[in-house]
Amino acid sequence: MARTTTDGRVLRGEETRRAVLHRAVGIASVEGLDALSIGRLATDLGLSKSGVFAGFGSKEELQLATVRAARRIFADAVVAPVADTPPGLPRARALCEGWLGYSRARVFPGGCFFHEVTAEFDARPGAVRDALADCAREWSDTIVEALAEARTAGTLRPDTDLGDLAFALIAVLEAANSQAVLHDETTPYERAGRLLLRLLRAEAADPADPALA
Amino acid sequence: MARTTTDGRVLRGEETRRAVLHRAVGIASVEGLDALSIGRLATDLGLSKSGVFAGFGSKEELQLATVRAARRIFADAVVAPVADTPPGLPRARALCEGWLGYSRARVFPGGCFFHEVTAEFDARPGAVRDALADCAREWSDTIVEALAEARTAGTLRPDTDLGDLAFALIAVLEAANSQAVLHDETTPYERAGRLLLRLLRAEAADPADPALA
DNA sequence: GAGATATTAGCACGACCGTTCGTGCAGTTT
DNA sequence: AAACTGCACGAACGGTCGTGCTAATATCTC
Repeated sequence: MARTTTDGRVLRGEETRRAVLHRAVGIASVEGLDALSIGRLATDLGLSKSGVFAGFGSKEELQLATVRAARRIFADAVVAPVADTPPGLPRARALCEGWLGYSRARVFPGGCFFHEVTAEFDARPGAVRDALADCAREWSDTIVEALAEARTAGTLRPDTDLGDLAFALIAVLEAANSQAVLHDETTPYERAGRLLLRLLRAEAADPADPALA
Repeated sequence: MARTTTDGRVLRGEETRRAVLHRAVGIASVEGLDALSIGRLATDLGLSKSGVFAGFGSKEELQLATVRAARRIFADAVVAPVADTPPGLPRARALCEGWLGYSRARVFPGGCFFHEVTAEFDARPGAVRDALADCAREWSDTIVEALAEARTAGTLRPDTDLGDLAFALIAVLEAANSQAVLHDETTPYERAGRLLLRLLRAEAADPADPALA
């Protein structure tokens, strides 16, 4: 009946699983999920290949676990911090700027994990793609939700197309990450910051809304 | 003196090289440049592994040749057609909408070749990344150039930041491709079409410019 | 024709891949 | 103390990878 007796064995197992996944998200954010090899993870972490394998059961399960781990890291880095920010426009803005900070800080060494990995799998049917599509929808919904709160609060114009606006915001974020990583420069982040505010102001009920100062 | 004597031997070689690259860009646009394997290309095309290998000399050279081939295809599909369109705002718009058509038509089976492959290599130093960075700059410059013509022609506001505007346009294009491929739907293209016009109108000297009808 | 040249094939190599198996060891239960 | 459970190990499996060789086969030059 859900005994939470700290079994030292399974505890140790979870520990190595965590270590493997930590390394895995790092590798995948730079080289992709295909570049994840069980042998490489094993030698990198001083484990045996079969030990790593046993912890996941298959390569695909390792990839899926890596996606889940990345999703957790992303949620902690970007979504969770805005809980303090008031709902509506301020929260929407905080989400976007938090995302830029997340990319800028290289929470994942290769920039946004999902940018790398989604591009890799978006045209390949399978469980990995489905999981990534869910993550993308989840993030998009988070933005739309904040925008919806802003609209019902009257800080966004009532005729605003929330889907279009969220799409535009996400487009700017992803482009900033992509170009910043590719050309190894920070100007894209500055462009993105300006454009973000511009897009929000264009849809704000009051263009001089202090939330968009 | 650049004799173009049609040597049947080298001609035949170029032919198979073309066939290999045609297949290669298709594979790479779906699964990435890392998924290009010489043996796979050989069996797919009914050639010998060493035959394919000999035509390129190394895996990296095959990857670079694949990028060059994709660049050519992209230029033919997107850039070349706008030669008929008058410079300035009409051409900028035509470039963007041509790009959307290129993604929509799946000129590359996995959507935009460069989206897939750039995400794969943007955090990995090397010749492939450099080549891709050049392609990205080239495309960005193409847009900026069209916008610059528009500004000097007076159809864009003189204080328009061309870099920011080009960045926003490209962001919308890439996001449309990315989401359309990932979720297998076409609404992103419609969103992108609307947003494109909106971004251009916001910077147009005359918001009712017939070029943005 | 002969001979030079360029493209392709055949074959072998060492390395790494994901996966399976049998085994040993540490912790839990009885 | 004995029986059981779960993690990690080392060795080995069949495959595929990129990359070298050497031959065979077209095509061009003379």
